Amino acid sequence: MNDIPEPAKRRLVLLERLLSGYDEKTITSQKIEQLTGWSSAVVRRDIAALKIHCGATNGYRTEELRNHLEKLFGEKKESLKCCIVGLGRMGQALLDASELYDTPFKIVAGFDSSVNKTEVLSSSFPLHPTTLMKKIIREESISYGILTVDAEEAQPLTEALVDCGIKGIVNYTPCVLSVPPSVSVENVGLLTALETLAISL
Amino acid sequence: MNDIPEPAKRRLVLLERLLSGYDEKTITSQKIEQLTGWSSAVVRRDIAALKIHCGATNGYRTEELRNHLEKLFGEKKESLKCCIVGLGRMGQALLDASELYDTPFKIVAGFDSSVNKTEVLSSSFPLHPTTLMKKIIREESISYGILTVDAEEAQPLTEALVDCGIKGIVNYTPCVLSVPPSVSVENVGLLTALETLAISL
DNA sequence: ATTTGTGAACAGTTTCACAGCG
DNA sequence: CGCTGTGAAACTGTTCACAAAT
Repeated sequence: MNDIPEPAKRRLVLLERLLSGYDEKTITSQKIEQLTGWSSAVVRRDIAALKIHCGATNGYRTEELRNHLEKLFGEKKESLKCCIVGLGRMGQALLDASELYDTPFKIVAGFDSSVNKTEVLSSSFPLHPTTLMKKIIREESISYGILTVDAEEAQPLTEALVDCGIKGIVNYTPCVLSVPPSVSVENVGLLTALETLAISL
Repeated sequence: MNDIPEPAKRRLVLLERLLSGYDEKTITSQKIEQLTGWSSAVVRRDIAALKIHCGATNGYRTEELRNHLEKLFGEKKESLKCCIVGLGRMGQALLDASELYDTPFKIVAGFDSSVNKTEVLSSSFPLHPTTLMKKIIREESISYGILTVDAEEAQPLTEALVDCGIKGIVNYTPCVLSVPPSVSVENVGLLTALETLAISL
C-alpha cells in the first residue's frame, strides 16, 4: 500500500465515499470520470494500483471495489481513536461527530485550556483540561488530534500532541504547524482553503 | 504568476502566513525547512520563482519577501466575496469569521433551507433562505461558497451554487461533489481529512 | 463489443551539486 | 566563507494508445 502515489491515495479516499452512496452493481472508469472530473485513465491507474482485478466488460464490481477500499484504512477494524483539542465554537461544532458514525474513526476525548469549558459542555465522551493531555492520550492510545484552538495556542498544543506520540493532526487553525517528519498534518482551515481556491487559475 | 507550479503556490500561501508571524529581519531557506518540513532546495526554488532577489549571505530579507508575497496574492484577491451555505452547527461556527479579518476574503451572506434558522440567528451580514441564493449571489457577485449542509443537501446545493456562477467551493461535508471543470473544490470535511491522514502511513 | 490494465511517451516536480554573489 | 540561485539529473505522476480480458 505504500506504493500507491500520494495523489492517487487522496482520490481513492474520495472514491470510497462516492461508492458508499452508489447503488448500481458495477461502475466504469468513465462513469467515475463524469462524477468526479478525474480522467478515466487516472481512475484506471488508481484502481489498478490496488492490484485487485474486479471486472472488465461491465466496469468494476461496485461492492468488491468498495470492500477493498474500506480495508485500506480499517484493515484491523479496530477503531482509530481521535481527540478534539480546543472547545471553542469550531470544536463544539465537531463534538457530536455524527460524521464519523459508521467509520473506523472515533472521538474519545476533548481538551481545552479553560477548565470552565470542559466542565460546562457535555458530550458522549469525556472532556479534560489540556494539562491532562499527555496522560489521557497515552492511556487511551489516541492516534489523531483535531486542532481547533486559537492561533496563539496552535503551535504550543501541536508540540504537546507531538510529544504524546500522536500520528496525525487535522488543523482547523490558519497557522502553519511545525511538526517532525513522523507526524502528518492536514490543513483544513477556512482561510487556507479559500486562498488555495483563489490562487488556482 | 501563472508560471509558478501548483505545489509551489500552495507552499507560498503557507509561507506568507508563516512570515506574518516572524520577527527576525532575515530568514534562511534552512530555517524555513526546519519550520515547515519542506526541503531547503524546494524552498529556494519556490522563492526563486518569484524572480525577486532578496538577500544571499544572511538569507532572505523577511519584510521584502513578505511584502512581495502579499502583493502577489493581493492583486488577485481584491475583496473576494464568500457566502456560507448551511447554518447548522458548523455553519454557525464560521459565522463570526474572525479568521478572515484582515484578509481579502469577506463573507457577505449566509443561506439555509430552514427559514427558522435564517430568522433566529444573527450575524454581521444578512441570512437568507436558499430559495434566494441565485438572486443574491448574482446581485452581490459572490465568488466562493462555503458548504456546511447535511449530506442529502450537498449535491443539490452544489448545483445551485454552480448555476449561480460561483468560482469555487470549500466543502465541509463528507460528500464527493460533482462540479464542472470551471469550478474548483477544496475538500475539508473532517472524515476526508482523517482518512487522508490514515491512508498515508 | 466494451472496458480494463499497462508499456511507453510525456509532463511536472524535486533533488543534487555547485557556481556565483554579497 | 555561508547562502542563494540554477542547470542537469532523478524522480513522480499523467496521458496516450492499444493489447488483454470477459
